[in-house]
Amino acid sequence: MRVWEVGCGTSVGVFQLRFSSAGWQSLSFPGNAPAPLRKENWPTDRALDGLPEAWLERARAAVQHGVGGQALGTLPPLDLVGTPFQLKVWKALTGIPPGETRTYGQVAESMGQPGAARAVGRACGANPLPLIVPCHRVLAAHSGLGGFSGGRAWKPFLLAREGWGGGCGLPLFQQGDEPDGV
DNA sequence: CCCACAAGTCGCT
DNA sequence: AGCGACTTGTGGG
Repeated sequence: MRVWEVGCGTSVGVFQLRFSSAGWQSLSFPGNAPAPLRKENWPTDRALDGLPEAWLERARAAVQHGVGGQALGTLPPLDLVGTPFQLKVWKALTGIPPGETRTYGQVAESMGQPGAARAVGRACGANPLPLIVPCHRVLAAHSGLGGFSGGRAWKPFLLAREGWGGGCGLPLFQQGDEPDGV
C-alpha cells in the first residue's frame, strides 16, 4: 500500500497530510504556534504521482476552510485506522455541528456507554485527523477544555473561528488573535 | 492475565 | 480551585 506525505499551507502555518492508496489517513498541525504563511509552504507536486488529484484538492480545501471556521466541503475518502472503539468515537464526533460543543461524558453517553468518558478522551487523543474529525468540539465537563493533539492553544482558536459562543465562561480568542503555544 | 496509564467526572473540603 | 476515588479502553509486561 503506497503512502504520500503532502504539505498544506494555510494562513496559520503548514499542515502535513498523509494519504494511503485507500484514502486520507492523518493530519498533523504546524506546531503549537501557527507560523506566518510563506510561498514556499506549498510543496511541489513532484512526488505525488499516483495520488488522485481530487483527493489532494479536496483535502487541502478542507484544511484551509476548517482553519477559517468554514464548512469543510466534500471530503476525500478517509482511511482511518484504529480500534473498533476509537472508530466508534471518531464517527460520533463527526455528528457534532460546527460551533457546537459536547463534553467527553456526553459523547460517551451518546454511544450508549455512559461512564466511558475517560476512554473517549483517550480515543480523541489518538484521533489521526484533528480538525476534520472535530475533536476540538469536545470539552471536559468539570475542568474547562481538555487537551488537543496539536497543542491546546488550537482548541479555543478553532472554536472561536466557528463562531462558538463559549458557553463555559472561558477566555475566547478574537478574530486576528492567534494561539502562541502554552 | 495483571498493571499502569489518560484530552474524565463526581463529591468533598 | 484543589484533592481523591472511581470510571473505561488501551498498551506493555
